[in-house]
Amino acid sequence: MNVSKSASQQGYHKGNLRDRLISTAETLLQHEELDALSLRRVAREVGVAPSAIYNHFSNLDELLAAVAADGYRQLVVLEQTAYGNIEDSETVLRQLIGDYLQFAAANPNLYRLMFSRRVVGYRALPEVGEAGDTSFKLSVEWWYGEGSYDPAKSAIHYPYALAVWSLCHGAAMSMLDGMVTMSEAPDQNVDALANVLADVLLQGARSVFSK
Amino acid sequence: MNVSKSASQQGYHKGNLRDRLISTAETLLQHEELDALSLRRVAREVGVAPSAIYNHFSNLDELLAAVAADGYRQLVVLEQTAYGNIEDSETVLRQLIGDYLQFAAANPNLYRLMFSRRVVGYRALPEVGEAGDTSFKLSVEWWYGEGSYDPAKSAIHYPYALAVWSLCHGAAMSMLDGMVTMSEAPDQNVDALANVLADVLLQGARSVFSK
DNA sequence: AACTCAATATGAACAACGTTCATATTGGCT
DNA sequence: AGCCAATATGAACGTTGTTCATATTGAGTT
Repeated sequence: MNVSKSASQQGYHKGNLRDRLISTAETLLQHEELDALSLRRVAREVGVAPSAIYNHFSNLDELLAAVAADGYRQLVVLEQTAYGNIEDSETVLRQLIGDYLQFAAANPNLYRLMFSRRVVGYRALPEVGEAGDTSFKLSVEWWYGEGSYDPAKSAIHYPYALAVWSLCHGAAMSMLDGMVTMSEAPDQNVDALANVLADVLLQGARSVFSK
Repeated sequence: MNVSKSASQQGYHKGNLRDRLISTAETLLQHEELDALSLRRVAREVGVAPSAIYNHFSNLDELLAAVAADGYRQLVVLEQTAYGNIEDSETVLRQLIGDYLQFAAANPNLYRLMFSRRVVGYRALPEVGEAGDTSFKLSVEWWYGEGSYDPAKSAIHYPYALAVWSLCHGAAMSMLDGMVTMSEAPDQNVDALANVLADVLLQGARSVFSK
């Protein structure tokens, strides 16, 4: 086993196809709807035969899951950066929710893929499904623990984390599908929405709005 | 224009195809995944040529939207029944959330269709998209107004209603996709989840769980 | 009671899709 | 230099949504 061995394991004929498939699929999602992301479309874009994909993924679902997993990783980075700022927990929560919504707004089709049944429901890859929700739950639990994440308290914090994620996900979906009326200045509106959600979580819905 | 005219407008050769298409599609959703609900599959089930559908719907999306609209109506009935009970607003909210989650749990594939991008995003039918979210928002606003629904306050209550719906929708999705660990007795678990969500909304997340 | 015509159903066709398989090509290792 | 596993190809199959020309139906008019 010399050094070149690991390189040969990733050996290929026309560039590292697996990575190129994932990245081009991700690029396509930036400009086209999720429906347009077909196996043949990706193959065409990369300049390879459709059947070549099956040397690296057993399925289209597996390719999509890999793309989604990449999105999960980006989300985890956002979260880690958010609570990397040592401030009061309220500020952290607001930034957490804000970053989450901004990510969804900036990558609508990737976000839809990440939480589509195709990826989440079938759990083709072990990292998918688990990673998708646990990443956010962990960060929330971390915040709730005021900086000290205690796995033992996980069961206690679980429903709270679920509520936080549900609120964010539902709002993100409403946003992406145009249910929320976003007048002008989308970034500003996203932040405003995030703060409303944080208010509800912090103080309860009832006290947030004047009776 | 005599009486039989309206009957002749709904005239058909092999039964009222439009209604039969919608109902069979809805029946199929009770036993099969959303992917399995293809245009040809519905046509096959009804016993009609695929192209016959285009005499009643211009699209597959339009047929799916009609099915979803039927789901919306069921949801509205649930909501109206919930706040038809004149009790304290907290009880109404708990029942509202509980019924919502129970509906999603009882009709997972129909629920997924109702809030799929295919139906919500494209808004093929006017009743779809609008009706889907406004129905729930209205009932929530009604509850918030303590029985007297005031359209003028709609703008004020809007973000609150959005938060409520987001919470329910996100939790429903987590539930359907197996993110929430449902041990045994699903009905009981759904109610427990609904109460947690209501707690969060009523008191704020922070005070709900012991620090 | 026969006729008419719009409404409705049919069947064949097309392009695009995911997937499979036999075949061809590549490039690192002995 | 040559072998062999890894990788890429192209053709094929079944399925999908959609279109179009054609056929059938049945209610309203004569």
